Amino acid sequence: MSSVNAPQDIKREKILDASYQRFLHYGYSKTTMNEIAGDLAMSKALLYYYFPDKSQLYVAVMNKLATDFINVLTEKVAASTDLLSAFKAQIDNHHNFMVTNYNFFDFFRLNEQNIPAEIWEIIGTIHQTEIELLSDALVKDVDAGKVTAVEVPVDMIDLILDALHGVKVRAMSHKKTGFPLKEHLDEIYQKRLTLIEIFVKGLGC
Amino acid sequence: MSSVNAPQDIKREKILDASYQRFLHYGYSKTTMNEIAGDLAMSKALLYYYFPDKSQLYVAVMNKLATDFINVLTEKVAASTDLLSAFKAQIDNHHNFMVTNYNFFDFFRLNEQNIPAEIWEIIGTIHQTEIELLSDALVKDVDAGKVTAVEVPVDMIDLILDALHGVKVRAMSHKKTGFPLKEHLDEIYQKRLTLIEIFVKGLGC
DNA sequence: ATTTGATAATTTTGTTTAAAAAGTCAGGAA
DNA sequence: TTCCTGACTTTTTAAACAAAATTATCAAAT
Repeated sequence: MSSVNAPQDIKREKILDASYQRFLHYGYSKTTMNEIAGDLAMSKALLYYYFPDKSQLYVAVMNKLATDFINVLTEKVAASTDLLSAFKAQIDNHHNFMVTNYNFFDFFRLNEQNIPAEIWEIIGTIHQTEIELLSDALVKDVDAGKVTAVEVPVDMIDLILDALHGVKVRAMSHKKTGFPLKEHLDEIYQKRLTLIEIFVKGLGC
Repeated sequence: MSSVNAPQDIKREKILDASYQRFLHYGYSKTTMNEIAGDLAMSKALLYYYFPDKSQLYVAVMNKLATDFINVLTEKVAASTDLLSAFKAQIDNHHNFMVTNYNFFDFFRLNEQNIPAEIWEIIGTIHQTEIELLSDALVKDVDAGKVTAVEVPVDMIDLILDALHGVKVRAMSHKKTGFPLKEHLDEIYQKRLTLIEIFVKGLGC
């Protein structure tokens, strides 16, 4: 196998880093390929040597973020002793991720519809991972007799994540997209923590 | 006070009925004032005698729907014996309302942003009513010793409604607006019923 | 107080055009 | 052969304008 430290991979990483900074600061549509190339003191054409097009470059950056996200989440959930703390770790991790990378997701606000399939795959993978980690934690608690048996743990976790994800802020400024505003993230975070406690309690014996 | 059966009110009602049919069948943007007037065999100008503009006509129709909605909900919740059945009545009523009037809400899908303030007021009133009815049911269950005491019942209900409202369908067709697709309404309905059972159980002693 | 035909004002839709950005390619350098 | 670029072409975006559709108004009639 080729080393991950091969020169072309190094350069690829540099491109991803520079792109991430631009996307994070200015958003997808306000970032041009010329600017990214300029930041790296290379020609725009070279970007197209490494990536087929702009959207795939964005996808690659997102993939990197997702990998980090999943790694940190796995680590945190593994360190959890019970279902409740596993959920709290998930909520915490998600909140952290959103706050840190908020502007990066301009892409979603502006495009809204017709997001490339690759993006949905990444989101699907993240979601799948969350379900696996949390349903493991659920099964453990069931086995330990902490919560009542659940027919299909995976479905149960899916449902709860769905409910948690749906928590929004009842704001007067109902303008704009369904994407939460940055100033609401903390409130949503708190609400989710409150909710999950009730939820897990509801699962208890 | 003037009778609700005064001739001008009768005509007003006829206009509202005809408008509702048009809006329900074709949606807001595909309904013209000429068509509504045509249905009623009256001049378009007369519509403007009764309503200041098209959006206020839509609001008036919606107001009528909302009044019905609230009345039925109040009735159903009053007939409930405990918190769980009260919630089920709410979920049921909401689902019914959405299925029946689905196309009427094209307005929301198309306008998406900048919905007139009056609409938000109506939605706010509905939500307020739901909170009042359900928090009453909650307090009753607390008093009956069925569930543990809650600090601020109204906030608790608000939070739960928020979570229930957030339930969506994890579909491949992530296209289009955040407004649920008609073919997903039943699935959402079932999920909410499952969720609320866990929730109320979580509140229990 | 109600109603309308005629008309005014606004919004939507479509077209054109210029600029900006995305994307391509033949060929040079390592 | 892999990496890289300048110059080029194609596509997208934005502004300006006109035509058509629709909303909204109003003087006059009932």
